[in-house]
This record gives sequence, C-alpha cells and structure tokens, in this order.
Amino acid sequence: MDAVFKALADESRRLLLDRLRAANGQTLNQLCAGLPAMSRQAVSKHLAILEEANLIAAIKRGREKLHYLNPVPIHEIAERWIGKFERTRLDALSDLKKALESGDE
Amino acid sequence: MDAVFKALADESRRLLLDRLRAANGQTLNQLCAGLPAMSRQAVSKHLAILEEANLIAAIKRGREKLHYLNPVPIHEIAERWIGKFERTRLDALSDLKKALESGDE
DNA sequence: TTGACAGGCAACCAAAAGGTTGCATATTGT
DNA sequence: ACAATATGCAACCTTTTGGTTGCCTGTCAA
Repeated sequence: MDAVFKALADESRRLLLDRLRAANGQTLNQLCAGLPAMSRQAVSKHLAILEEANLIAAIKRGREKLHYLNPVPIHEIAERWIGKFERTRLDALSDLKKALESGDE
Repeated sequence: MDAVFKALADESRRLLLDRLRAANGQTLNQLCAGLPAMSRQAVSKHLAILEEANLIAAIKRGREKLHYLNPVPIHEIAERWIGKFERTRLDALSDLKKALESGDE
C-alpha cells in the first residue's frame, strides 16, 4: 500500500491517472501529449511507477502499449485507510475545540 | 491538496496520524515514544510537514505542544479525488477486460 | 527491405526528502 | 535561582526522486 501512496504523491502522476480516467487505454505517446512540459522518457518513468503500484495495467499491442486505469488500489485506500479517519472526524474536531477552549483560561 | 498527498506518502507520517487517531492531543515526546527508531528531531520534522498540510493542528501549552488530528483534508481527498475514481471503477475494469480479450485474437 | 514510428534501457544530474548532531530557548518544579 | 524538561533552529549528510540525453530494439507500412 505504501507504493500506492508514494505513486499518488506526485502531481504529474495524478494527472496521468486523471487523463486515463477520461480516456482509458491510451498509449505512451498519447499520454505524453497531455504533459507537454515533459519528455517521453519522464512520462514513461511515471507510468512505470503507477504500474508498479498497480494503479494502471498495461498491455502491449503490436508496437504500442496501451495503459488502463486500475481503480482497485484507490478503492482499497479509501476503504482501509481513509475510512478510519472519516469515522473519527467529529471526535477529533471536538477534541481540538475542547483543547483550544481550555487553553484560554 | 498536493501537500496532503505528499504528507501521506511517508509511512512514518501515516503512523503518526494513526497514533493521533488512537490518542488525540499528544505531545512531541509522547509521539516519539511510538517511533523508537527515530530521533525526536526527525519526528518533529514529520509533524511540521503534517501541520503544513493541515492534517494536524498543534497548540502550545506551556512548554509542551499538543498535537491534534485534523481529518478534514483527508475527507476532502476522499470526496474530491478518490470519489471520482470510485465512480469509474467498473468502467475501467471492463475496459481492461475488453482490451485483454481482443488482444487474444 | 528500408525507413519511420513506438517504446525500452542506461548513464548521468540536480534538487528534494529524510535523517542526524549540536546548540539555543523557554517553561516548570524544587 | 537553578536544574531538568520540552521543544525549536540550523548546518550538514546521504539517499531518493524527477528529469534529461543518447542510443538500442522491435514493429509497421510503403
């Protein structure tokens, strides 16, 4: 799961996921078009990291490689990790409020 | 929002959030006890990053500093970003399946 | 078959991240 | 007042990260 968090930490990679969400199954060159300020090799590296984190799956098709979004790890993060913090949301805020108040004595 | 993702990318920082979720309002030294393999200064830096990302709020109380969890940014990530990918979950998987199948011709 | 196109690999580089050590500052209890 | 406690600050170091360039390999189409 650490790999997923690390992969999501980079803006360019989140952008790539966004673009795949908008149009799934794109090739490396197609994805490069969306990040003009970056070389093909840089994008390729980002895709490798996303693939490593299992956030995308790529299949080779002739000379090109199609990239598909895999939303499952994101779902798992939402379930296993963010869910915990959602549940404690009101508690945490009320704790903080209480602490701030008692600090004013 | 980038700061939140970056802050969440580190295992130690996620652990700190976990520990604050278990017991809110801890001091720096208390939190250090949970990460024995790290110096106080390292923990302090992590807390600063979490604070910068607005994931925790700290209030000084005499000579000690109490750290409180702020789950709001995590909630926002879940809402604004993960939600998008949840919605596209089945689509993405079926796209992938279709692509894999047509690759088998 | 040969040139153009899609992508992979490796070396290299600069900047950022994570961590440490040493010292300074502020607060508290005796 | 003073020693102990709680934290802050700054310099420094090492590893990781994000990026580049140059070249190589595989595939398609004329």
